Amino acid sequence: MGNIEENNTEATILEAAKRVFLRKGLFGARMQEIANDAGINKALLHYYYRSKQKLFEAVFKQAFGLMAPRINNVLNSDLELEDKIISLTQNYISFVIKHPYLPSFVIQELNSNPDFVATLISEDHFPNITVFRNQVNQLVAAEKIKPIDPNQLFINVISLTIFPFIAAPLLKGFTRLDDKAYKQLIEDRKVEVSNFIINAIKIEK
Amino acid sequence: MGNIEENNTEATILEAAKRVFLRKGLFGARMQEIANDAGINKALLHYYYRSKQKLFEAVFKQAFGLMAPRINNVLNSDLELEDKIISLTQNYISFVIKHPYLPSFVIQELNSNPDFVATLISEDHFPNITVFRNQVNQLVAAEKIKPIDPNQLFINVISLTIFPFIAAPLLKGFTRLDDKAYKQLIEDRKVEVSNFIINAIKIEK
DNA sequence: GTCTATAGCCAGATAGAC
DNA sequence: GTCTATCTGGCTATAGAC
Repeated sequence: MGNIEENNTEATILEAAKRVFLRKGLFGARMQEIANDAGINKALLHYYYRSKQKLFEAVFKQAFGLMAPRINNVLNSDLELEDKIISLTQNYISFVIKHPYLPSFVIQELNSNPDFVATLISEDHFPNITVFRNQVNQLVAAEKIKPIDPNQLFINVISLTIFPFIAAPLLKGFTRLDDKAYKQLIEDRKVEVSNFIINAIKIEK
Repeated sequence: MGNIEENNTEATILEAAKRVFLRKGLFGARMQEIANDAGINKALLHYYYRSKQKLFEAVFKQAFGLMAPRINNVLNSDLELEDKIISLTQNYISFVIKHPYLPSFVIQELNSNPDFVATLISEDHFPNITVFRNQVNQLVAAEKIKPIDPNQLFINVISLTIFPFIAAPLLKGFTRLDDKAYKQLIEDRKVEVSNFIINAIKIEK
């Protein structure tokens, strides 16, 4: 017990494929590399997943399934707006620290295949911002927060949360921070980002 | 006059390569497609640029050269912080509207080749945030703006500016906006983003 | 289910005529 | 400088033994 080693080839392949596809993308990845990483034979990849494309789709689906519901749950919770923003940013940054390649993988793939978004929308757990939108509009109408378009606010939240992971090498260059210092900066963003957003919209008494 | 048609094969190739690489990436792009797009023979690509890799590097260098100095000039101007933020966001969003594929191209490439950033830093026009950093620190010390780490503020500015372009398909999905409405939302960000940032840091009287 | 060996294809690169 | 034709290597995918 304790060492629940999944001795399932199919799952082993998927894990290896995730590691390789996330770093190299669909075209950059090599089936041989995935096989090596999984410690199994290349032919088995096709035995279980038929083609590279299908294997990739399995990886993408799982990756997206990890990211999206996490946003959706918070968006539709009954938290007040301020707590919702704190929860979104803190939880999401913590999550992405553990899976740093996920966002750019998902975003890259959607860029080269934009029509796929339509398929995703129709599935469960695809983030729905209706509740969030109403919440923001009500607070604006009641003059509890500064006027802002809910879509813009939502995009700001997501941008501030995710972009520092996607553009890490570039931002490390701009700030001249080494890996360790940048990691600390990201860590700090767990609280910095929500503070920043709340400062931007709250009305001072 | 007026129709300065560059009848230069080398430049024609670079333009075509830019169009294809920006949309497909290094591995997704096909030399044949670039040749077709340029209206010339595939062998000529190799005649002028030796290899796909070298052609790609030429494209990347030009793309990065378009983006980076634009940030750097504003960062090192003698504008006050507030105007600097307005200038950065407005000008940059306007610029990227005209070149929507540039940011994700540059960022994707740097992700798959992070060590390349070191080379870029040593070149001219690579953004240097020293002036910006001092400016922020002084204003914080003088209690003219709320306390914030200059690196965090800089990253916030860049995130809010660039991310909506990189993640356009995803964000269109989240907000359920069609192309036209999303375009308008981006247009609005020319003023929305700087307002948001300035609200976040300014001290109310 | 797992392996070895290989088919088949496609894309980058080059040779050589003009 | 520009073209056609072709080579070469590498990669996905499969056939077939165990």
